[in-house]
Amino acid sequence: MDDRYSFDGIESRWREYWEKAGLFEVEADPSRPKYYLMEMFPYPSGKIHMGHVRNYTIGDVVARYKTMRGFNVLHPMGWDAFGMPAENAAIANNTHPAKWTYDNIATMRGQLKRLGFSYDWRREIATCRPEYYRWEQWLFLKLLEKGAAYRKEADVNWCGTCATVLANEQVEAGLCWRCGKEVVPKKLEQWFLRITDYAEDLLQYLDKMPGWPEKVLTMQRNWIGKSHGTRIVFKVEGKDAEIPVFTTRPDTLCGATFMVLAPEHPMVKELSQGMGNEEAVNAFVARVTREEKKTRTAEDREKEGVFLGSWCLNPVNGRRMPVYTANFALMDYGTGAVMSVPAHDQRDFEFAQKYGLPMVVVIQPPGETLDPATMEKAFTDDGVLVNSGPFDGMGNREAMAAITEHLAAKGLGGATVQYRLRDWGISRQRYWGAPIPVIHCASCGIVPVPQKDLPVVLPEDAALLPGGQSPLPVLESWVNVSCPKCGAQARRETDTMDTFVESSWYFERYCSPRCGTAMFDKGEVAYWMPVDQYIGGVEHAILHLLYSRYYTRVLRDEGLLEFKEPFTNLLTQGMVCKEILSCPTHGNLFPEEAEGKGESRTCRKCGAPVEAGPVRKMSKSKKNVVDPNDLLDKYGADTVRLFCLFAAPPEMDLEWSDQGVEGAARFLSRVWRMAVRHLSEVEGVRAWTGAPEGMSGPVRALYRKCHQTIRKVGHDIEDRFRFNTAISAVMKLVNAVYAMEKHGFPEERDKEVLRAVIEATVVLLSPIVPHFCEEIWERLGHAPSILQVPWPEYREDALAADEILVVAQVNGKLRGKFMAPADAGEKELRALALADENVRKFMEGKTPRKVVVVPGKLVNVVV
RNA sequence: GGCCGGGUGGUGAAAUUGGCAAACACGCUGGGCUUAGGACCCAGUGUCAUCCCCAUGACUUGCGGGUUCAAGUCCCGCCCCGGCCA
Repeated sequence: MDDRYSFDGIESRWREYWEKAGLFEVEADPSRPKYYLMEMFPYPSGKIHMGHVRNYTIGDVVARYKTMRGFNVLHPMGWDAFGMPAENAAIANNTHPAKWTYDNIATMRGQLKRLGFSYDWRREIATCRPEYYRWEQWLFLKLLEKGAAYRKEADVNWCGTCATVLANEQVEAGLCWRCGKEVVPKKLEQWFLRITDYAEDLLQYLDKMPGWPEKVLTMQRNWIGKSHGTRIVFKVEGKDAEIPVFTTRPDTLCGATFMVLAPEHPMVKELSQGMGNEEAVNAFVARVTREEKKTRTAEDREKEGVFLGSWCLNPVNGRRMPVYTANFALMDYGTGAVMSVPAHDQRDFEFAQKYGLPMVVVIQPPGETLDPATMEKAFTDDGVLVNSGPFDGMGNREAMAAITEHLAAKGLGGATVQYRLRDWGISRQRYWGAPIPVIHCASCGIVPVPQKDLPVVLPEDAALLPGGQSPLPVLESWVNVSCPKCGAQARRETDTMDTFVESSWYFERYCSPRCGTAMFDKGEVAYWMPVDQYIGGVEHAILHLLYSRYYTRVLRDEGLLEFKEPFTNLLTQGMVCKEILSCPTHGNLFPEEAEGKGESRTCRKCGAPVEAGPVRKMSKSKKNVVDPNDLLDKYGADTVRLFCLFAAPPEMDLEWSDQGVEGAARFLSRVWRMAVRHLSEVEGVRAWTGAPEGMSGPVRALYRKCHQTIRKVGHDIEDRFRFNTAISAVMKLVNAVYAMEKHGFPEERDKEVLRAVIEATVVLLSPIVPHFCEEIWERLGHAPSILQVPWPEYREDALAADEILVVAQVNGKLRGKFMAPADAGEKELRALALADENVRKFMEGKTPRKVVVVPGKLVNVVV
């Protein structure tokens, strides 16, 4: 038999076997414990990239491991198949988004199969299929009926030159990605889902999700952004109008000297009209609203504003406050109006300085007296109230409550809670998405498409428009319909849904992927859901995961399922990175554009020395990608899987190393040789699974190591997802067998132990390198599949050793090591340590002041 | 600015509970096998110092303090990198 493992033939053979045997096909079975393992499904962008390989390898190991542990494991795969790249590619390559998408799916499915992942392919879904999105439309109509889906005006990115709406990703530094012209906000009627109704519940449950990384929970908490504050109503002078504000600092109310409205605030017009400064206000609003929010509110951004000409009144002291509009106020924070307290807020301070507005100190820090004339920045810490009439002398924390109560009593506000979370805008003015199932009728208004007419099928034959805008509004045959209510000529909604809608319920669809009568079968979902382990990139920590949590609540309220949280445990894996090669004149280089090796590489184009740059996430533009296909051709699936798991723990970034891959291949060869070399020796021998009896010293030690490895690998996979250390433990076991070569395995019991070690190695590695292990398992004389072998248990008695190594320290420094009986007591260990030659030397004849004994580990002598 | 991660050899990384820092691997060096080796097997490999060798010692987990018999691990302050929120 070949000395070196050759994956050719072997891998494809086992894949065919698995497929034929239907090994990964599962059905709900209430008599067995279920385990639902899912990885984030990919966008079918063309080819699988290393990030996918890593993500899905991690998942596959867990799926196979859990199967061997006796669980009924659901492990599905599908395609997040709607989205803009399909449109871009279609325009660029003159194809059609549907064809492009389905072609990509075929390619990528082939790649995933080649990697040997244990998916139940019968459950594959593609979200762009009408059978899928028709249920999304169904739910949308339910939400519309309840008022949980609604329409309102909101900004979109508008490119005037291309006359089209742009997605956020199509706006690059405020410019259109196609024509490079300026992008401006434009108001459009759009569809929203009332996720804010669930803000509190979504927040509360974050405390009850121990299976999620703290990092993700924090990000979601921040995103929901609950803040307690006070609503304060300011009356406008001389008008029957009020300006409500939200503030987290009601204690500073008496220091409010002016008011600032966001440029988008509806009252800007009203309060400036005919007040003398109207033109300047209009010009300012027009200019500022065109800017991106981020740049507008950046800390170092110059604060700018214009006086509207109106005044409002401070509800406590009656002070006349000029009303401004300014760039740093945002319409989507609070009420869009800010009571400005320049002495105690840095932005207000800067604004007041610039426009010469008055400043009143209302909070004095203890032991200091602030003077507005000499302050260099706002004072934002705690202190005692001054200049605040009845509240003077109060601590500011106390004053927050007092002032809030005072306002509530006068009917001018009160305590309130504010969330940063906004309703979910799901309208996309794009073509390649799920149509929103409503019809616009001139006389009936917005009319839902009747359920019997679902799905509203996206016309897959629509010709794309060169500018990139959606062809739907001009596709007359599709857009023109008769109103379901009155029968008059009407038009279809041409917005499609955000693709996050599809990904918010696909995990439920997997449970009954072909269900034709509902979104999913209730019984199937009740058995399989929630997902026990979800694995994916941390870049989805907020949106996808939050929307999925929201959607699950919606489905629960519809009575379709009975839980709130879809994902019990979440693992967020790190990125796959590689160093960037660059040439001073030719920029980033592909590895094949560099000549030579190591430090002395030169650019093939100009001969300049190549700089090995920083290690960054693999991306085409940085030319530091590795194509999984090339790796599969050269090394096979198992080596690639092994390397991905060995190079770093899952949640950490993985740095790609060609030499590391070689190392992984070498290890498999080493295991292969270990197995085949001893094949005849262990033929017909039964693996020893009993107590460690009748073994010579080295064999006894090998048997111990075998059981240590079983314990470690199980623990590392089960409790920590630490595949790198699990693999390292198996490597040690294999090394131990090689170290036994001189000793050999002459006795019958030796052979039984050897067989036990070889079998353990193969079984323990089988979730990681399944093709390889199936092959050896069969050659050992077992019937396939190794997936059906129960995960091994370790024996306590095999782990026990007679003697253990104990460390001796003097004053905390390592001075000696000695062997001691495993059950040696404190006294015995102490005596052994004090007898150690080197220990005595470092004691320098002194008597120990104290001796610390940690049984089974160490003795520390303090002198 | 606030919060959350992270900083360990030439490299990727280990280190259950505070108990031998650097497991395992890559790379490198030497040896074996060999017509040959970029295959394979064995050995060595944190830094510095002393030393012919065997060795021995000192130092070492971003920096500075602290707690402890004992700190990569716990506490305080600081620097740097990444993320999220302002």
